Amino acid sequence: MNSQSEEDYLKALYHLEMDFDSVSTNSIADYLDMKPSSVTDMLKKLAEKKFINYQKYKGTSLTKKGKLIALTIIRKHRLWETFLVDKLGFGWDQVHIIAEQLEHIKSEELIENLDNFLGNPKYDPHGDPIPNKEGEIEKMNQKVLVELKALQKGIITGVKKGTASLLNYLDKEKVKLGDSIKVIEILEFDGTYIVEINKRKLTFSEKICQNLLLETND
Amino acid sequence: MNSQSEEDYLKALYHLEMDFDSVSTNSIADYLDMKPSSVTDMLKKLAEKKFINYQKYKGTSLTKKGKLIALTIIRKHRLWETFLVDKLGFGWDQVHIIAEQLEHIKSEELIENLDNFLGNPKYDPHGDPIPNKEGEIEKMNQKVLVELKALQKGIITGVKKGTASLLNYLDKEKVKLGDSIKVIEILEFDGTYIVEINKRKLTFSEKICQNLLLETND
DNA sequence: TTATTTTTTTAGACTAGTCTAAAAATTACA
DNA sequence: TGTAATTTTTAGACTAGTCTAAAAAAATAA
Repeated sequence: MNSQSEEDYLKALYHLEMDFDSVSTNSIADYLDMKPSSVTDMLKKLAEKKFINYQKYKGTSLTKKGKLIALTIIRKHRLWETFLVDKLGFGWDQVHIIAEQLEHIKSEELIENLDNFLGNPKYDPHGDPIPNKEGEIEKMNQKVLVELKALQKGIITGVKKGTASLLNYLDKEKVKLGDSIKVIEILEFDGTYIVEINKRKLTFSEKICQNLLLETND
Repeated sequence: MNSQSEEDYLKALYHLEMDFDSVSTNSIADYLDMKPSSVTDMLKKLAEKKFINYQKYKGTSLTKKGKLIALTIIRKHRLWETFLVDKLGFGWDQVHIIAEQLEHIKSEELIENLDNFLGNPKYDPHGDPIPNKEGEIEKMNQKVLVELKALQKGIITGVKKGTASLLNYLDKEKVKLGDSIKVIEILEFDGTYIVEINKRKLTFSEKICQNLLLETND
């Protein structure tokens, strides 16, 4: 059984590997708000357990084993977030801190039952994909709306970081994460998009299109 | 903020105070499966924080402050158990271990939302009363069925420890915790009880009557 | 290429929570 | 009541996870 702290490190490693290719001791320390010396200690421990590939002074990366653990934590995190929003009525921006605690609860059965109770959701309230119990996560073919041409389709999965207000706007327009979107027309003049969501035509400014994240199937 | 360990001790103290009047170091150690020396250490710490009244070599007891914390942990424990059984379909006998973890999640809002989501239940799946958010718990006027005389009434709240099979039997007979029960007749010959539950007459052996817990209103 | 800066690791210390072994206090009983 | 048994506490050690300060390695730049 892994400690909460170990799980936090593995999860951090996973997220950092997404964004940057090699993961440095300092970047982990920044991410987790710890001192680099503490990180070094933990890296040794995780390497011992074969969760990471680690060589002094070189960066580090998750092994298959480590990645699987990271993904099961992320699965738990995202399922709990979904529960908090869908069932308990929390706002999508309030759930992260609570899910950080819930993700460490140890019970496979709990998570499988929760998954079923929620209707086996594919995306969490922020639009991030939920790994399945084998630790497989949809390789997001993530695009921004502005990359689509007329008549192309996608599924709305989220908004870029730091554009919380866009999510609020979508809420008001009754646009939900997971909704399909189809580009009807792009105005050449100012880049405005006319799109169809739930059989309703909507008009999105270029700025919105630059921040609205989609999943496509190409 | 109190540590998980502190919370476990306070909860143990609460339960032990229910059953026995004075709580000894050894009894806590037994209950928590720890060594008495570890308990002494923690008692000092809890006394420091004014959660317990503690004097070397004398027993210990919860202060008002300590009792309130114990009751909020118990509230969380019982609400989570209710969630696990009612919503996730766990059996009543599977949920304790999981709730032991969930009860330490720190978020008042989470618990209030959960309480509402569950419909503000008064009893958990084992029939134990759930404290309210002020830490008030129903003073159970707990009786065993065998204490009732003909025509007296009560509410079924649980079974005695170690009689899990009785709960299974009740399940099969479609008798649920929270159901009202009325004694129709007691056979002098062998102490068999004829009772009415949900407008159905049932016959309970003396052994059943000795293990079925009720709440009455006298 | 050498010197300087930055990054990473090591060494040693601290805290919380546990343990074992021994000492001290209390309780039981002959 | 005095001795033996039991209970409780103390003293000291250990682990996990963190920290600070200093040393070592790697990267950068003059």
